[in-house]
Amino acid sequence: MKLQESLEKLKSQGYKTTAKRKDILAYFDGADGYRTAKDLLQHMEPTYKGISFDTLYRNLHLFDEVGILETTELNGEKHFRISCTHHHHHHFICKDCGKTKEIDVCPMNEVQNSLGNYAIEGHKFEIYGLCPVCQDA
Amino acid sequence: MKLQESLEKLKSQGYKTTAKRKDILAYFDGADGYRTAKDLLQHMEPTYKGISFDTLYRNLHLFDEVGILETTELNGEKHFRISCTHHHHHHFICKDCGKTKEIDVCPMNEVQNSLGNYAIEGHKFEIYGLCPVCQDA
DNA sequence: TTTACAAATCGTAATCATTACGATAATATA
DNA sequence: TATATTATCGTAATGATTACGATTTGTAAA
Repeated sequence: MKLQESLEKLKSQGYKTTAKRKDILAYFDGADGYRTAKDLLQHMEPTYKGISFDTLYRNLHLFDEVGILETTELNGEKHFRISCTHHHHHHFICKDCGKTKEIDVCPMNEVQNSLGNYAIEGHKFEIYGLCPVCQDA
Repeated sequence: MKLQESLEKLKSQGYKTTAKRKDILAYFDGADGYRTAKDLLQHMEPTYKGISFDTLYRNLHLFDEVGILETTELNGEKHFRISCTHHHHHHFICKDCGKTKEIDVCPMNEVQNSLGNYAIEGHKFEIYGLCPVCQDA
């Protein structure tokens, strides 16, 4: 999802467009991977001195609900990234830099059979490791 | 892994067998699913008044290292279950009762190709929902 | 453009899970 | 049974996340 698209999505649902929100979304738009609330704070601090965690978390969760961001949990910390809207897929996640790579394999089709009377509500398939860049470093 | 087996594993690596450890392992042996540290505390409290979180977490992590328990993170809380030793597989996890069901599908074989120069260190494939019992309740 | 109201933010404190520490107790083995 | 090692207790610290009243800001209608 692109920056402009997500701003419109916000507006269309009655949420206000503030400078902070634009910057938050621009940050994730340029990140191409998972980032934590702390990462975001460090990015915002210089521009907005004294910005509070409340503001960041409130917006992160709002964006998550609206579908602009998606989240996962790594090492006890929530991580956020721009939502992938085009088609269903999963991610390789670099544990050093948080960058992600799309994985188009999804095992859910094969699984349905073996879970006849179970109510499936969601699934998670993630691969962890080091991306080529971080292997060299 | 069965209770007896895990006790022997502990002993063989030089760790002591205490009454608390036996009870912790018996608890997970009978659970057949994921449980949190808090669940465990509630189970232990009546028998061992004043048992501390330090003791529980220390043991949980010890068991994890030794390979008696395996862990996953759900809703910001670590969850533990008896380790499955027979063969590689994944789990359906009931979000109400924590019970698990084995899923023998693993997508990693198909994935290797598309991640040529990525260093894969681990993966997670979990399915969430309600088990038949919890659907009725 | 101004007004008015809902939404957003600040500053800070509370909460929750988890980890850490010094002192004491329990276990296993020679 | 003695002794060294490991486990536990009681409690406090940490780190991520959430909550709250007061204040500010953005938006859409007048």
